[in-house]
Amino acid sequence: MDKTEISKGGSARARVKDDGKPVLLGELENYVGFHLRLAQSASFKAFRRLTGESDLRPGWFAVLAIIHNNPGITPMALSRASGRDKSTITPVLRELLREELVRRSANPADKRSYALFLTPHGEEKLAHLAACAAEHDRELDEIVGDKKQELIRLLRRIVAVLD
Amino acid sequence: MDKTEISKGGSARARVKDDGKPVLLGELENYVGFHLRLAQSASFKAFRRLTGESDLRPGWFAVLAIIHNNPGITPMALSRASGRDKSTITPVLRELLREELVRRSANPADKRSYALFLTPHGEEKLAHLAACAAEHDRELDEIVGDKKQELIRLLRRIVAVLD
DNA sequence: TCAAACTGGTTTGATATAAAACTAAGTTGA
DNA sequence: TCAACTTAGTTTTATATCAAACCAGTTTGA
Repeated sequence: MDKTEISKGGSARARVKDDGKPVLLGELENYVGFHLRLAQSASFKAFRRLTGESDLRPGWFAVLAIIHNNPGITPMALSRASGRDKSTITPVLRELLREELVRRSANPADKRSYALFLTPHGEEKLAHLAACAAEHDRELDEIVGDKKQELIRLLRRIVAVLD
Repeated sequence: MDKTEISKGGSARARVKDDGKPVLLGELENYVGFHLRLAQSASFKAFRRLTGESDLRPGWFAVLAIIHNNPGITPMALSRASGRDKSTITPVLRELLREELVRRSANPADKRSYALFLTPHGEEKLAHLAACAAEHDRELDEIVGDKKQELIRLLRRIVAVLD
């Protein structure tokens, strides 16, 4: 640490916040965006705890599930549906193709693009991830209780309006 | 031109999903975690649209606001309060110190740690960011309407239980 | 019909993040 | 008292992500 930058504040009333003490969040307390980030991060970490053991990355789940539900989908449509930039999808697909969880077939009608499908191996992996996701969602269900549909409705509206 | 109905010649009925067509999300549709990620991402992008013009990074806002509300807070407590790993806080603080938005003073009682404060310049920047945040939150308010407190309550519970 | 505009996908560059290893300082208990 | 443990902060390493630049193929309109 560069101690020279630390001012010797004789300020006797400089109170160092410590562990157990509640930290004041001020306006932050009422900002939806702030709590959205915290909740997303907590949910993501919890999901990773469930899948972390196997060779399955959390980012794969949405991609595999969407391809499963939309055989023949293109990378662009997949990018939009999964809410990730197209340039983020490229390396994910490269890995999924390399692991032979996904296959692609040329689209003669548009040579720039191609159609995506799960391989049988991919369907298996998806089944495993879906089990983790279901487990994870059960945890979330218990937390949000009967407000789940309302919560999802609100989140969906946020996406629809802001995105 | 509606290309979506174009299915490739001969081969099976591989259907290429395209633009306007709804993509089937299947189980994903009812997963809180999935919608949390989409909403967080949309909210973050919207916030960045508001701050992007100036030299203010979105990640700074929570940090500056928390220091403002808790003068003398330590990096560790800040890390916990802002929901980011301590190793993520280090470079943020380095930058804020470099820009002289934040100053730190040694804590004689524990030489490992130090106390953080906003400089007058930091208070100014925070005011600007707070204006963006308030603007952003107004957008969110309109979207969630009178369900805001309920939404925040649910998000907070997700964090409390899962984190 | 063909040049210009557009679109799907990849590459590159920048930022944000966490986890683990590490250093230095503080705490504890026999 | 001092060795073992714990904690605060930094560094290193690995991902995830987006945006912009780019390329190749497609569509448009004069």
